[in-house]
Parts: sequence; structure tokens; C-alpha cells
Amino acid sequence: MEEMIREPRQKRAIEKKNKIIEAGFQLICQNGYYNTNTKEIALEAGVSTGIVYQYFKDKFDIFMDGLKKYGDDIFFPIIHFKPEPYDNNNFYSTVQSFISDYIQEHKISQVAHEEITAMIHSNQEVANYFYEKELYVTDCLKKVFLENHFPEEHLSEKIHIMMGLVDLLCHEIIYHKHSSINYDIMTEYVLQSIVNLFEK
Amino acid sequence: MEEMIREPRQKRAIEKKNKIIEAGFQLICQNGYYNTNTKEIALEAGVSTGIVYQYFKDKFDIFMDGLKKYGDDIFFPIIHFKPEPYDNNNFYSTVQSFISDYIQEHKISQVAHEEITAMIHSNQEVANYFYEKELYVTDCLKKVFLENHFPEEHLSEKIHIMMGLVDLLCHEIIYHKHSSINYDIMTEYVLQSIVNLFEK
Amino acid sequence: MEEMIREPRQKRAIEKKNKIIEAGFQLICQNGYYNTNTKEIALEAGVSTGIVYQYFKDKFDIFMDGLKKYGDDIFFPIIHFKPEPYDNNNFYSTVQSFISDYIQEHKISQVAHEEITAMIHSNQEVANYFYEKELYVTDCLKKVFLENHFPEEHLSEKIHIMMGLVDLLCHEIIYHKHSSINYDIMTEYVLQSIVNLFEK
Amino acid sequence: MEEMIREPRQKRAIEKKNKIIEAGFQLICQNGYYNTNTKEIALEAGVSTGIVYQYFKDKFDIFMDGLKKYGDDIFFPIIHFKPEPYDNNNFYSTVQSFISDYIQEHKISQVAHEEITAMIHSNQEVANYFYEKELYVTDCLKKVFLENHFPEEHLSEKIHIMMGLVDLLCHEIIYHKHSSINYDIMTEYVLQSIVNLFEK
DNA sequence: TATGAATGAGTCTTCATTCAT
DNA sequence: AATGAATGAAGACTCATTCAT
Repeated sequence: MEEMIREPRQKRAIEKKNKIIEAGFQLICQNGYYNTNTKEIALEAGVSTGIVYQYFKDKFDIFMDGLKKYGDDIFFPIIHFKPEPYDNNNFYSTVQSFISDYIQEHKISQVAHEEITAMIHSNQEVANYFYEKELYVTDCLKKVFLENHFPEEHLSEKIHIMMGLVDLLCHEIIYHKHSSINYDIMTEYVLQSIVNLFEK
Repeated sequence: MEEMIREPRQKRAIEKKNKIIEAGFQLICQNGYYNTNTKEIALEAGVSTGIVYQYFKDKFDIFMDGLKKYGDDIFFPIIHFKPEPYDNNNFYSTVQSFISDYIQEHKISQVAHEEITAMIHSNQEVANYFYEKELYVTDCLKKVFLENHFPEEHLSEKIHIMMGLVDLLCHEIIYHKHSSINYDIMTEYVLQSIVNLFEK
Repeated sequence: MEEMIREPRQKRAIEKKNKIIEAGFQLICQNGYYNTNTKEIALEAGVSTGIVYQYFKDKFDIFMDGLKKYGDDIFFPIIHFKPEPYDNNNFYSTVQSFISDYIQEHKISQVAHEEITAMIHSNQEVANYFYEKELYVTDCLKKVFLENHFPEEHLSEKIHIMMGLVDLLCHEIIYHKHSSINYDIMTEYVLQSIVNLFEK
Repeated sequence: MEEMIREPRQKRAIEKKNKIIEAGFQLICQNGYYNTNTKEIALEAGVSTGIVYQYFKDKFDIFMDGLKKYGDDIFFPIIHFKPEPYDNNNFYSTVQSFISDYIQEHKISQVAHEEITAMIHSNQEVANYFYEKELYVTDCLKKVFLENHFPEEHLSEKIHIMMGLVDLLCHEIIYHKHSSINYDIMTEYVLQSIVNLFEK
């Protein structure tokens, strides 16, 4: 019989579905997709195994829903980045403070970040979702930059590089702890590179 | 009795071990760690299932050995980067040509690259290995840069950022294909950023 | 507390029960007992899953009720067989035309026929029901034959064999399509055998 | 990975495979296909669950192999039917004694017979196998009849009907126990019908 | 009466690893 | 050293049936 995945209407059911997403996503992010099984997810969500398959096609579906629900906060806090108007000459410090916030965010969801990154690289569907999101975020930022009178020329490319640099830096700082690298200096260079991009 | 992992001395045995590493790593890179089983690996390597466990502790061990053996070529082609002496003012074009080589390399081992990246992000041991390697590569590059009279100041940090930028760009170009991004322009900006880093 | 199976009194309830029987029997006949689930049945019948268990003990019960309601048409069209009086010497052609009608009937409910036959052979309760029915039909036919002055001697046995032969032939024609068998000839022989039975 | 069903070469392995076929077929015939699980089969065969899937694609495969191995004895004992030469006028008694043997055979494998019949009617693959076999048996019998100088005309059709009648009769006698039927009489009529077929 | 959400035991199947030879 | 047969735990998913509302 054709699967009938029910979209819950009743409040209690919606809550239950959300519980499953939350529990599933959390466990998967914590322990990895392959190290998390449906029974555990159900247990953590406080429901029976069976009900899981009434709301989700399969385990992957749970993860995917979780990603859609929580992924933005984990991967694209940059969407909240808001530079001051171009002429204020405050870009450097705006970016600077954003980066430190970004690092804080990251630290909280460190493991999740890693597991999801793993999925992005091993599963095409996740990859596609992620890349589309990335594009969308670039566009959002572009709009904000334009509103603040940043010059339009090659703006997408600049923003894309900026996003990459921020990511690179934060990832470095949080995970690598390369002892021979001075992260304050590195931050300084990254900031400077970003500023250079938009300068003139 | 604890099974002993034998380190093969005889030539034939060594060849056999290498065959397993090659087969295992190749299959895992192609199809993913969880989609590859030991039987397949043994089959591909032309050995019996049993023998695998005489040379390797477990499946993961095979992957790890493969990573050690082939990982550098896939992840750190940058180790072969050799800038011309600082004063030649040829840095821009050296980087430029390096990047296009790098992209070629990447394209060949695209799937492997993705699968390994997934492992890096889901397995601590792989992650550790990778980060150490990254550090080592940074150091190598540092040495080369110094030999070519690049100023020592903050050199590690600069190189690290440069590596990140190159990686970022290449990954973008090979996988994302974001339609709204003009990759020539992006490349140009990345190159400029790198040059700026080392510039006086 | 023992769940009580209610026998519906109200018209609406009776209609609902009939809907379930119809839907359930139809689906089971179409897709097989084990490939049909209660949810589907309820859906097809336009009722809730829960209500099913207020009218039926279990899934099997639905099938059984369906069999009782629709089984005769599928399995015993022969009950409508009516030979002309013994002395008319028209027995051959009566049987002949009956057989062709029978085949038409069969063709319509081909799948149902197969699925039910499967149940007859795998479930004792179905088997018992079926055999009783068969006996009953034999008796009915016997009565009709007697009314038309067929000699009473061994009539039950003759009719039973006749029923078997008709079934055999029709099943052959509809399902087997054995290429080396000429079905017109086979029909002719079967007809002759039947006529012989009642002859003299 | 593409399933690799091993065809066992070594004697012990072949024995094991046979054990599984025997155990599986027996259990399925006894309790029904859907009431028999792999664990039981493995247990009965004295092997582990895993090994089952090294020799068989799935549960159905086990059944099918069993059917091929044991099915003939259960369904087509008639293949051993050997009439005396046509002119001996001994056909009646040959058939008679064959039928009583046939009934003995059937009684032994009564349940198996029923379960397999169920499968024939609910599974296309089983049905196909069965029908091909039936055709083959018809051909074999035809050959034997010809060797004994039975007239060739419409021989296939006659034999087919004979097979059907024998089956019909035996099935009646073994399972139905219709109290109003005198089976000796019925047998007599069936025998006579068969003789008539080949007469003249 | 009726709903449909919830249960959870049960099933097939896979596969890393071990073991008899 | 080598084989490949064997193990059996574990996991994803289904579905008849019950229950809270």
C-alpha cells in the first residue's frame, strides 16, 4: 500500500511530530546518523517506534526535517548579519563583532555542526538542500548590503567570499586549535581581507 | 587470546596488505564508508574475507590506512605549491596557475574528496589525523615561503588563510555551481585577497 | 473487559458494516490477504480504523463475511444450472451453453477466484465453509435434477463429478493457456464425459 | 552491493543448503508461508539466521527451491503412471490401482499439498512453475501412452482430463469427507469416465 | 458510536567479525 | 598464512489491534 504519511492537524499530534524531529535531530547530531536508531529516537521523543513512521517516511526524513527546522541557526547565523550604511566606515567593527557572536553560536552546536557537515558531504539530497540555502542566504545578504548602499558591482561574489572566510575562521578557531597559529592575528587578517573586498 | 594484528614482512604479504588498502579505500571513497562492506573489499582486493582481519583491526582501520597512504594527494596538493622568490613580483600568477592545477586534481577525485570530508566531520580520529596533517602542510609551506624570502611575520597565519581561500574557491567551483555567481570574478577576488595578504 | 462485537441494528450502521465487508473483500481478492491491511480497508470503506473492530473480531472476520456474501457468485455459479427434463435429450447443449456462461463469469472475477482459492487451501475455517457450501450446492442441483426426472441413482456422485469437470475445464481455459492443448477438443471431451455420466 | 548468492561447492555446504531447504519447505508447508519466519527455519535447520541469506535470496527463494525439490512427489505422482499396452484391456484396473496408490501418497503430504496449492493461487511465480511442470508431465505421460500403442488422436487433451479427474477424485476423498457422497461409487464413475476417454 | 493517534511485538535482512579447516 | 563458511546481534520498518477523546 502506498505510504500514507500523515501531516498532523491536531495540536497534540503536531507537538508529537516536533518532539520526534527534535529528538531525532539532536541524537543524530550528537552521535551520528548511522549510530542513531529509530528505537532510540522514539524513546527520546517519548513515543512508540510505530508512530515515527506515521509522520516520517524513514529515518532520513526525520533528519531532513530537523535540518530544515534547526539547520539555519546552526549553519547560517550570518543571515542576521547587518552592516551599517556603506559610508559610516564602520564595516570593520560590524564584521568584527559579528564574528565573535558567530563563534559563540558555533560553540554551542559544535557537534551538530560536524555531523551535519558530514551528511552534506555524503548525501546528495542534504548537499542540494544546503547549497540552495547557501544561495538563498547570499541573496538575502546582498539585499541588505544594497539597502545600505554598498556598490552593486560583483556583490554576490564578494559576499560569497566573505561568508567563506568567516566560516573558515570560525571553524579554525573552534575546532582546530592549531597551536602554531595565533588566532587573534589570523582574525585580524581575515577581517582585513573582508574589508578589502568591499573597499573603495 | 587477543588476536594479533600481524605486520607483514614478506613481500607477498605486503603486497596483499596494500591491495586491501587500495581496494578498501577506493570503494569507501566511491560509495561511502557505510555502503561498503568487508566482503566487497576482500573481493575487490582478490583476497579472502578472513585475511583482512589478520592485517587490520577492523574496517575503519583499512580506511585509516588508505587515508594515510592516499589522503595527501587528494587533500593537500597545495604541499607542492612553490612560490617564486618574493621580489620577483610573480606571486599573483604563481597562485593563479596553482589554483587551476588544484581544480584539475580535485575534479579527478571529486567523490573521494566528498566522502573523506564526511568522515573528517563524523569521526574524531579522522579529524585529528587531518588537522595534524594540515598543520604539517602549513609548516612545509612556511619553510618554502621563507626560503623564497617571504617576510616571516605572521607567515603561518597568512598561509593558513591562503590555504582556506584556495580550498573555498575550488570547492565552490567544482561542486556548487551556484548560477548567480560568476566564478571568474570570484577567482579574481580570491587571488587578489591572497596577494594582499602577503603584500607589504 | 472483553470487547463486544456489536451487531448493528440501525440502518446507517448496517450500511457501514456492509461497506467494510465490500471494501475489505474486494481489496483482499485483488491484492491478497497478506497484502491488504486494515487501514486500507477502512480508507476504502470510508470509515475510521477503529470502527472496524467494533463490527469485526479481526481482519480475517472481514474476509469471512465477504466470502459469505459474495463467494457464491464467484465459486458456485453452477447453482443456477438448470437442465431441461431428462427426456428432452437436450442435456448436451444445456451443459454446453452453461459452460460458456461459466467461463465468462470466471473471467470477470479471475483474481478474486485465485485469491480465495489460496485462502481455501491455507485456512481451515475457509476450507470448511467452502466444503459445506459445495455440499449444499450439490444438494440443490440434485433437487433440480430430480425435478427434471433424472434418475436418482448415484445422483449426488454424478453431480459432484460434473461440477469437478466443469471447474477443471474452466480453470484450464482461463488460466493455464497450455499451448499444446486444444481447448475446443478438450471441451468436447469434457462435455461428452458429463453426458456419459447421466446417460442411459 | 549486488547480492552474491553462493552456490556451495563443498559437500558440507551442500548438505547445509539442503538442510535449509528441507527445514524451510517443511515448516512452510506445515504452518503456511506467512506463519513461518526465517529464524524458525534456521533453528530447525540447525544453522544461524545469517547463513540462510548466503544461500538464498530470500524466504521465498527457500520455498521455491523446496518446491522444485519435493514438489513433484507431492503434486505429480501421476508421472509414474504406466498403463499396460492398449490391447491388453487392462486399462481399468491399472488406473484403479494407480488411484489407490495416489491417495496413499497424498495422505502423507496432506498439509503440504494444501499450503502449496495456496501458494500456486496467490503467487504468480509459483503458478508459472506449476503450470510448466503440469505441461511437462502431460508430455511425459503422452510419450508413455504412445509407447503402449494408445491412439495418438487428441491424446494430450485426454490425458489432461484424466489427470484432472484423478486429482479431483483424490482431493475429494482426502479432504472433503462430504458425508452424502459415497466415495466408492464416485471412484467407480471417475474410473469409468477415464476409461471412456481412451476407449474405442 | 466514531475517530485516528498510538502501540510495540514481530519480520526480514545485513554485515562486521570469528572460527574451523 | 589463508580460506570462506558461519555467527548472531542489530536495525529499519510494518501492521493488527487498542485507547484516549
